[in-house]
Amino acid sequence: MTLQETLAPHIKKAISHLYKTTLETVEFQATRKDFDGDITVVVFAMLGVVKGNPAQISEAIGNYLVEHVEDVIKFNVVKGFLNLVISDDYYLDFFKNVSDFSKYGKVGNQGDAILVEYSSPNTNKPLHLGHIRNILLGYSVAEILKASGRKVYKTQIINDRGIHICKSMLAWKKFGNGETPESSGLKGDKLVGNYYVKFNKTYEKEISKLISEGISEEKAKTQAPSLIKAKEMLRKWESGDEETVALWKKMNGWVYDGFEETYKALGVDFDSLYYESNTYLLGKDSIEEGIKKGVFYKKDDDSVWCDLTEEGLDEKIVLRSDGTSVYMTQDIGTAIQRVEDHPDIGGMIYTVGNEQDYHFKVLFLILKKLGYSWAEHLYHLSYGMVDLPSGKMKSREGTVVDADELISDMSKTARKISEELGKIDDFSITEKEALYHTIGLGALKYYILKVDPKKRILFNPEESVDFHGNTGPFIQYTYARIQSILRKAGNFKSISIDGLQLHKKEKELLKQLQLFPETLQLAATHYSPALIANYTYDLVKAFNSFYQKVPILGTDNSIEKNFRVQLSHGVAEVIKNAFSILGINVPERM
RNA sequence: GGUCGCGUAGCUCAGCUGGAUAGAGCAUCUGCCUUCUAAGCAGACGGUCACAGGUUCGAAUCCUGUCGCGAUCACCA
Repeated sequence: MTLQETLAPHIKKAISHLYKTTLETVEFQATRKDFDGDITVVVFAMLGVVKGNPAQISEAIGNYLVEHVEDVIKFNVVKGFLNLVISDDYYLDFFKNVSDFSKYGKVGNQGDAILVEYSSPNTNKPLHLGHIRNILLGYSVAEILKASGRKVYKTQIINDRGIHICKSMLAWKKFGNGETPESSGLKGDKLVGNYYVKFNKTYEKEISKLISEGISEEKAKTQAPSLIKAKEMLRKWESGDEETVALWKKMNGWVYDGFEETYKALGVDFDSLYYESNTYLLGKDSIEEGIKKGVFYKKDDDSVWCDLTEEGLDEKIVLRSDGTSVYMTQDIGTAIQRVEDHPDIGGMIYTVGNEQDYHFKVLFLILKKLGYSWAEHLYHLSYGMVDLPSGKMKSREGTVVDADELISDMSKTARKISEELGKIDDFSITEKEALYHTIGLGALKYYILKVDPKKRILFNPEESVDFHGNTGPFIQYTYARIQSILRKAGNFKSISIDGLQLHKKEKELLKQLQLFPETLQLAATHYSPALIANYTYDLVKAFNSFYQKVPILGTDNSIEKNFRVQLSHGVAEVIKNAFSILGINVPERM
């Protein structure tokens, strides 16, 4: 139970006792540093119910609380703010009652299961920085939901089909000479991506040649021979041509192996996979059904539409005049399929960039109109683009930041800084490599997750990743330092801490520690890893300040020493816990 | 043009349901390592919360409008 929950009934009682009226809610806030107190009651907010001078009302409530509530030992009033000073025993009791900080704040299973989709790459090129934001966000939100008691299925839909794949295939056939990941030593996704680039080079040459022959740019783009060949290949694939399908399988296989390596390096995983090649024909039945229900209507040319003008949106096409699917059709079908595959889910989260905000608004609306109960619990986890100092990332201009390269660059930076500090010279080479990876990845993940998803990120590969201040490595470092304290402290055991006098810094730290469960719940309702990240940083700040001011080991009083060691241990456990929710590992030493 | 999102210190970002003198980090400057890891701590400097109105005891936060940046408005995915 939080302090607020403990105090609220007493304050309500005070109001009914003193003013014979009922107060619905009590508003609290943390007491500002400059004032004496631990928690503040905003009496201004009560003025609607309780008439009178806010300072006098505060005074009256304060007196009542000191008299009736054991944990409130004194108070002071500033205008309509009632600052309460809480007893040390309250905080000591809180600390005593948490038996295991490694589980602190986590909630057991409750509520419907939920499906979280993230990553969802195309199979014609490697993953880049944009995917990294997507993957980290999706994974972390899934972990937040798990920690808050939901069963979670992590999934992705792999866009393994379409003209873009055929482009890579075509270029490989033409220029490849049978090159494979083994023969070239390239990662599969990189290899396939190279051929995609080769295709585009050829294609562009053809376009400029056609233009020089006097053909308009628009026409040239559709008439270029290699594009015609790619389209031809797509038709062959759709009709199940053996040779084409075999090549498609082979090249996609290379790509999956490559992706798997990147996912592994990032430390993320999936519970199930969907392939567009299996789902792209889904959804047509739903269109038929929707027409019967009157959700959709047919135009004269046989195309099918959904009228959303009443909802303030446009008319949206859901089936082409030739009867083939559009993006929306597939997404309707896939959503329904997923619920059939996972009967216990009550909702779904789609991690997709904000350029698709409109699409998902429409999709969710249509699913509601079709009458699915779960359609009420769909959420588009939308995020902004990742920009570079040089501008937008464009694959054509080669300005994308490759995921694998970025991860390895982060490790290199970690290595450089660690070597300068020389604190881990006794590590073996493998231990060092593992540590550099942990730190580098921690820096990257934290940097991306601490920012509000809605905002665009300006990512400067050279300077943006810092190992000081509000960063992943700094928090990891604090964890490692606590482990060092614990090693020095040796065995410590739980002993009675009743009546201990708390140092101001200890109290602040305990307050911060106590906030973790509510932060986790808040993060779960807002789908916000940033809340967890910033909370963890505040905790670390509170610890460092405590650590600097209060001797942890340097005291003769064994009760105090034990308490401080235990407190440090609790902080470390919560850091570890919070970071595992963000998908970040913490090292024992660094 | 319509719709949606963003605009907070020189830079990168916090700021939950409206609350006290708007907070961190980086950068710049001052102190602090023979005692638990200085990737640290304590402090200084730095703000018209894009702008203008409105709502009220009280607005960075809610509403309206303006400006700037971005996305989107395909029988593409």
